[in-house]
Amino acid sequence: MVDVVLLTLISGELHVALHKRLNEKEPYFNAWALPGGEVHTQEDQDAMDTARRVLKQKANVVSPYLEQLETFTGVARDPRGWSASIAYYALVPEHVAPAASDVLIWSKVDDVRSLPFDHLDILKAAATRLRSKTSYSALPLYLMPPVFTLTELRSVYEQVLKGKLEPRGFARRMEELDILEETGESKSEGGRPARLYRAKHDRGAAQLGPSLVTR
Amino acid sequence: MVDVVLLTLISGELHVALHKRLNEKEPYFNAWALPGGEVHTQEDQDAMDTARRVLKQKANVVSPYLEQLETFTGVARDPRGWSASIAYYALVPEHVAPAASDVLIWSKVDDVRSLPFDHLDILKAAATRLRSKTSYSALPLYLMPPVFTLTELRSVYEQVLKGKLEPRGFARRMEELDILEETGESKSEGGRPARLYRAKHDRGAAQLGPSLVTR
DNA sequence: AAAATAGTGTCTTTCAGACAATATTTA
DNA sequence: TAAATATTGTCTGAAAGACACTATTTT
Repeated sequence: MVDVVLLTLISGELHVALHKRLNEKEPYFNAWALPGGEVHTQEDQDAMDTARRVLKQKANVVSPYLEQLETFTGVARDPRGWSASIAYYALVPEHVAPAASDVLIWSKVDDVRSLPFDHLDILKAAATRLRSKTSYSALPLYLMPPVFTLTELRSVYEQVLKGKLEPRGFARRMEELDILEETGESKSEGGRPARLYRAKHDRGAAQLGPSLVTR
Repeated sequence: MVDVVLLTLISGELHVALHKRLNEKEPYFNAWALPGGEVHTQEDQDAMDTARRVLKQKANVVSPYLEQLETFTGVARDPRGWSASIAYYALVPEHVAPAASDVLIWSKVDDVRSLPFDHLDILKAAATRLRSKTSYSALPLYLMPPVFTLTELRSVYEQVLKGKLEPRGFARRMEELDILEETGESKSEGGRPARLYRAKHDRGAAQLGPSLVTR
């Protein structure tokens, strides 16, 4: 089957979407788990299509970023016996994230203590991958609203990386990456107004050396 | 199913093991392909166990390094219809690599032009992963014989990365990584004898910043 | 001694880290 | 004008790159 770790940033903190196991019977009936589903070989060209369909059906969202994470297998992960789950992770900006409902909740990634099956391992793997890629790429752009200030982008990086970044170094690096475009607008937060940016279209592709993080 | 990219370095060049499809019927009967097999849920605890078993049965080797690569899925990859393959890659030193036989051959990775199914994609993904990890880790140690000189190790890095490395910088980096141990011995190649090293036991774990490659 | 290969010293350049200085707002 | 926030300048130190120099063999 395919499981999807859907991540977004809600008021500055990384959250994961959990879906209620209603259609699925035992085990873990009614528990909150990662949204997932079986491959429909008739409609899904490949497993990424399955992930897209799961996202659409269980979270009603079309994610701008979706990447295969890892495949989790074994006898131990499901009480019913040997199983395999091809895990994907998706990043969506807050304004695109579906609202919580009776079958969908958003949990702070760092607060999730236990999940059915090995879903906690899957979640941790997704968070680790996101953090790792964030340190040398522009991946967090997929978590941003359409326009944003450099300070806002920097604080998203800081959230994901769990550490402070030098404003100077961060600005330099974003400039090198050349993935931001000024809108011409600016917005004030009680001091000098900050310029507003939008992501260029080839955003996620951009990568650079490491060390966004202060040692 | 599980497919394994088994890599080794034969006289300085990266080679991949291909296995003859005899047991498998159509399609591609008798063709050379990546060794693979179905999961045996009774004997395999997880898919990595399957990969180990495939390596043992089809190449008669126990690999010191084995890592999940990616899962390849879809309708397009097998003429018989939708399928999934959890791909792994393994690194073995030349002295451990099984000899070629009527069901096993070693091909230069860069010379392989076509393979059954999407095995060429899988091979390319493995080579890319190896190259990428080599640029910031000690992964190539898994390709080395029990003892080796710094120059030999450097030339393995150069082979994998397809580029020259500065001897000075390379020596400095290996020192920082602190994964080599002098044997006390040395060996001469017609000039000053080179000190012999062996890998410390926590070898593959070591990682460092990028830029082993000269820009 | 010359040739070959290994190993080290060190200068230069680049870049990250730190932080100060300047700029542009609102209160 | 003071306070707040954004943005840029620039000093410093560490590490990468380049390359010459020293060391230890064989022929």
